[in-house]
Amino acid sequence: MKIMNTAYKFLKKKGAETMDENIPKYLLIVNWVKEQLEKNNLKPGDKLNSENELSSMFGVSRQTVRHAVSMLEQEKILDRRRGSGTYICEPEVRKKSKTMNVAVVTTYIDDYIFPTIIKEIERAMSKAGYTVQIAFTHNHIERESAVLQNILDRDMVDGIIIEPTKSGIPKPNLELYEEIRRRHLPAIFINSYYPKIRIPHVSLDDQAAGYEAARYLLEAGHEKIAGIFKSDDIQGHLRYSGYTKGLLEAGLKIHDENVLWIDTEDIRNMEADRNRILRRLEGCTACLCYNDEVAFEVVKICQKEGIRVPEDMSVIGIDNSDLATHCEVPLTSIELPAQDLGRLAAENLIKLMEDSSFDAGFEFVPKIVERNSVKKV
Amino acid sequence: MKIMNTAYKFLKKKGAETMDENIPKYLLIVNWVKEQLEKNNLKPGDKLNSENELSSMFGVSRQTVRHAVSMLEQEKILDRRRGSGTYICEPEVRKKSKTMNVAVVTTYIDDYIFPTIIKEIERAMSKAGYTVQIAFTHNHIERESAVLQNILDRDMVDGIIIEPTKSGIPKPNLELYEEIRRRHLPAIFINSYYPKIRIPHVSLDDQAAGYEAARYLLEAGHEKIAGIFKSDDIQGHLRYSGYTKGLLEAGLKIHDENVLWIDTEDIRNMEADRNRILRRLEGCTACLCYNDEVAFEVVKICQKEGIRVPEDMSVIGIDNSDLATHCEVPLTSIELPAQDLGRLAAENLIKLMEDSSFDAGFEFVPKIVERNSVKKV
DNA sequence: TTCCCAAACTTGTATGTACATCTTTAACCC
DNA sequence: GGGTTAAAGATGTACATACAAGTTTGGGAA
Repeated sequence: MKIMNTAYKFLKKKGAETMDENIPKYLLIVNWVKEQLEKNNLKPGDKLNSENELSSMFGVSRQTVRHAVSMLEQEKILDRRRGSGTYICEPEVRKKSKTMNVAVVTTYIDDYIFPTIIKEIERAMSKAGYTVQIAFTHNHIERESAVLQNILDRDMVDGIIIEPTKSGIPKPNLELYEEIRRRHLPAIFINSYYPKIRIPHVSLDDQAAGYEAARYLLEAGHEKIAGIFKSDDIQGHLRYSGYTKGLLEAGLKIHDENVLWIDTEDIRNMEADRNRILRRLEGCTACLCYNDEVAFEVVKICQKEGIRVPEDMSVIGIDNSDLATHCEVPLTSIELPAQDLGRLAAENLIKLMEDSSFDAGFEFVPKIVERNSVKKV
Repeated sequence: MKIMNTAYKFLKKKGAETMDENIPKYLLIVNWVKEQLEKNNLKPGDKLNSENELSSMFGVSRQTVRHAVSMLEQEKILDRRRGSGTYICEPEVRKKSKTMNVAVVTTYIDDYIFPTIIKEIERAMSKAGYTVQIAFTHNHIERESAVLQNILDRDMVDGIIIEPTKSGIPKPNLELYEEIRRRHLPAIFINSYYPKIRIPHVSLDDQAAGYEAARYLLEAGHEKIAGIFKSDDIQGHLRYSGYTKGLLEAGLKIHDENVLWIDTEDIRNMEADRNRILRRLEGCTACLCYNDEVAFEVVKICQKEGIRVPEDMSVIGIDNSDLATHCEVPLTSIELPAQDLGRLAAENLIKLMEDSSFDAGFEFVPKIVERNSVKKV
């Protein structure tokens, strides 16, 4: 049976948690210091007891204390200053001394507005001395989990800009977002966001965008307005809610048979869904599309069917992307200021990293961009 | 005067470089081990002399040896195994324990083929467990310098994929590329490259691309073929050289008045240069364009001028980007397989990082994609 | 030959001492 | 009050010793 010596007695008195008598004395001291830090008995900048004091406190030799302290110094928890004393490192030095690296996680990159957003983020970040690390989820939940887990595991970034994947449907991995918050890792959502999670977002005011698009069609004299929305992200829900708000305000009813919900997979091959789409457009004079990509496809489908745009069918998109100008019938659209969005997301994240109390949230007010895809009746 | 003790004598005998008698003994041992490593007297996996041996070799106490060895252990140079001995770490563990991070430096991101390239790089890299850090030069030499300098300074990546900026004009900062080579930092050029610098490249065979485009026009019966090329990157030079090769082989002469050289800035606003462009096209029935972006603009300018494409003027592009299909007159073009290029660049860099002797270079054979912008006479 | 075990050797933990070197502080002088 | 200086006290280097605990190895038993 081992004799319980002074060091153990001391720890017992102080109420140490781990009382395995087989762990070496120097580790006991290491753990003791870490405990004091957690309990806030020691704060950054504080001076630790001198080696001789610790040595007599714990009833161990000064060499053993030195062993412990040198371990803690390696972990950047303590800072030894010759002649002066041993101090607790400042947290920014202690934690990870800032990597000056931020992660950007988006669903896509080759989709129309993403290159611009990413370009602006990179521009603003590199201007401020940060490097940008990217990852794409391809709008797959498992990918997003893997990417976020990887970022959290590696712990190499000072902040994150995330475009949530499939924000419109219930997700099993909200847990990871919570973990980001728990770690106080500065983060900003772009485009989508989760109302339940307290992470600020920079995005278009999507409800207002849907509303403005509806108002524009209504003011152009349309009354039978179809809508095509994306079901698996929250922008789709919000834009739909703006669409209904506009119609209801104008005293019109919402006809479910004129509303089509599609998801990420559907958008990839809308041509295949042409009959389903045409059915929903039946009897309508206008169609409010989730975005320009959808509008672009709707125009193509209509034209192949002999439905002229805008003479027989008015089409409006949202996002005001290049596609809107490249389309054979230039598309009237709602502007999503991708440049400003990227820049603001980056700038706000930078502020957030410097001052965690900064309110980094922002929503852009939608503006209509008129082109030739809507007929005024 | 200090007495020269055994440790110093030992080092003198062994021909140590630094003989400052004021540096502590444990540091002498640290330096000695590092020297042995540089001189290849010690190789990864080798067993170091035991602590007692070193202690008597240097004439110091075992504690002092332990101090030195523990420093080297911290630096991940040595690996202590209790009961067995102390060993030299394997290089991959020793060097920097791999950051599993690669840098991708391109000129643009929002230009047509870049999103695809970057997407594929990210896809392949993340599949292999790497994270991707991006930076854009906007085709500005100073930006490129700053970006590369930053990457080298931070030393946080295992490899680099670079699209050289303005590869067609003499550059002051080739020095940085040399530095990359000197550090044995795995790197791959994409799109452009410098023949003088021994860094492998993955790109289209641009000379062959120019040649194929010229052959296609020649076989379609054209003889007066104008050319518009980019002067500030090497692809422009190579594509031009393929163009001349094709014409000369067909027994035609190169008419300088039908060749237009433009640069990055010109491409931004080609509309402003319309008269200059139209002058070069005068008397020609076809125009070989540096890329689809240029071809797209040429088609627009021609149409505004009442020159029909392809009836009055055949136009051929290179890259086979989305623009080629979005153009009002779908463009015949030469395929640059952006997906394969990104994937191959990533995969080859991964191999290169694992085996520095791997030949990572690759050039794609150009293939023609026929659409409606060339008339067969 | 194969297996087991103890001896020999290795690193790990711990103590004690001594002196060097740097910083802080307080007493001192002007 | 301000500058100087020496003492006190902190960490840094270095030595010697002892025992603990894990690995390797070779000799002896089966």
